[in-house]
Amino acid sequence: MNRIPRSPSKQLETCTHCAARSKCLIVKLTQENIGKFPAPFFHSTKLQEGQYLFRTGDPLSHIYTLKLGAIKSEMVFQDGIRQVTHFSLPGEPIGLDGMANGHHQVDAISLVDSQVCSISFDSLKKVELEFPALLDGIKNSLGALLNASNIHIFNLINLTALEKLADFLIDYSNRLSSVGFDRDNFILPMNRVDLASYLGIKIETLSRSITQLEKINAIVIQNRRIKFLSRKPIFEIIDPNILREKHALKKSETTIYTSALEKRNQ
Amino acid sequence: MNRIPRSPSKQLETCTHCAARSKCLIVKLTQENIGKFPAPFFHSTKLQEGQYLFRTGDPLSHIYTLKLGAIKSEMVFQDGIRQVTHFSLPGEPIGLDGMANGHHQVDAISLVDSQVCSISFDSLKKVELEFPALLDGIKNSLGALLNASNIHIFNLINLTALEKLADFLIDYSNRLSSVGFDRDNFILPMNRVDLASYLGIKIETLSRSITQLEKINAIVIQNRRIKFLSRKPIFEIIDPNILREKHALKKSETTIYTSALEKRNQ
DNA sequence: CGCTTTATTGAGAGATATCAATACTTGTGG
DNA sequence: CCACAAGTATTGATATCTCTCAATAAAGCG
Repeated sequence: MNRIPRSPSKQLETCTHCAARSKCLIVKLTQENIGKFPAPFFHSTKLQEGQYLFRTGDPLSHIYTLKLGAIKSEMVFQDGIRQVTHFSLPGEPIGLDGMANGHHQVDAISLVDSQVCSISFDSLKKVELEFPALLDGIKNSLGALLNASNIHIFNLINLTALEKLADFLIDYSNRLSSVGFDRDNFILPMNRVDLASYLGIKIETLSRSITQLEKINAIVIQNRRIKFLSRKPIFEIIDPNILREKHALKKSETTIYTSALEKRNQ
Repeated sequence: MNRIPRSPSKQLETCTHCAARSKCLIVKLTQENIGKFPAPFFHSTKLQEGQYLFRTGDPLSHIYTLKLGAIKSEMVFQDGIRQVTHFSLPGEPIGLDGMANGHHQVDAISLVDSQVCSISFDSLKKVELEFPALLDGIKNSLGALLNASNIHIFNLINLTALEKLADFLIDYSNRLSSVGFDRDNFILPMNRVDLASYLGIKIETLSRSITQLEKINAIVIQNRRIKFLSRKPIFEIIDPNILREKHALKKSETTIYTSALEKRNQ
């Protein structure tokens, strides 16, 4: 990893003009404070497609914000089974999985040529008490990741393959547009294996779900390029009201099972 | 919620003798520092079975450590579908899901009569800069929850119903014994509906899996009481080597699919 | 003890996985 | 620039697991 030291003013300029700033850890810092950081504080790093940002077990040396590109996080087990747990897009923090014990718990691998902004964990430790807004940024990001994980758990359990794909595409498209990209026409950075792993389905099932979305004229997909033709049929697939009908029996069942306690304490 | 103000010395005594201390947020604080906290800092609260500690959308007013009992966290969706995402045991932090945006993202409901230790978020804000060890505790806990979530995701995707149950029982038993309870004979705090929700299976499937574990003489279960007869057959169910054989094809497939990139960058 | 709630068991349906064949893509060397 | 091979993606037929529906049994509570 090549580190490019920057002077404070350069630092300020870099951050001010960074497209990812609105979602970066430093979002709550004033411009003035950003300028105050010691010179070699943020490092900009380029990653080639397929390159590792860090590996499972590596000590937590930096935390990162993705500036450009896409990075997958995957857990690796002793027997080589891998599980994709997250896809990061520009503006999103990477490396916070190391917070628990100082060692990374996942592999972070660049899916395309990417650019990350890295903050040395040591320097962070030194200045975090001086700039509480930085700390808030970290805590918020950790909390957001945790909540995203919980949503993912819900989707894995409660959605069908088609619903998972529909939900993923809408979510992905929204995240893209929130950092200024076209939400109706984009190229997925990951292959089918990674996407299927993330969605908890097999690649063949993913393929069939993609074909289904094409048949209802929701999207056109050629390889990794996605074009939305109409969001309406997709929203119908993931519409909570329709999902509820599907789960109607389950819901009443749950209600019966828990009604006693709820009545008692409400 | 009734709050019991305590004098500093009382506070110190309480924490020193707390069984959950080794896993509490204050674990890294010296005894001396614990004694320094302003008087009404930690509050001890009792929760009846079925009582809510907080609800989705509530502002993050406190963060908690469970002292005694068990609490479930579940996401609630507009249509009433609920998804259990976590079971907390003594010593474990609760409420950190509110860190992302200051509002809780889950319901926290006591499964049995419980006792929690609560720290007002405002007081925390006031003293966290003075006691950085507290901050570390929060960051570590958030990180640990995130990692636990990822493991859960892996299990949901890759394990069968029987494997999920076996894994859950071993994990639960280990967590119990780490806070001093009998690991071979205990009462589950949750009903079948909650456990099935957490494991991502239906209650009928859970029931059948329980019966299977009984048939191989691994456990005896009557309602919520679990007795381990032998861990060996359970460990065989979740043995990574055996799991790998099961996933052998998948693994080689994945290897083929990603080998190009990995070779290129290693 | 009887009623309500919760848990188990059985039979059949449904969704996804698996196995197998085929098609498409990409990069390389002639 | 084409041809070929390796890698990646799609499609089809069948197997497997879990879900669903339905009935029964056990537990909790007044």
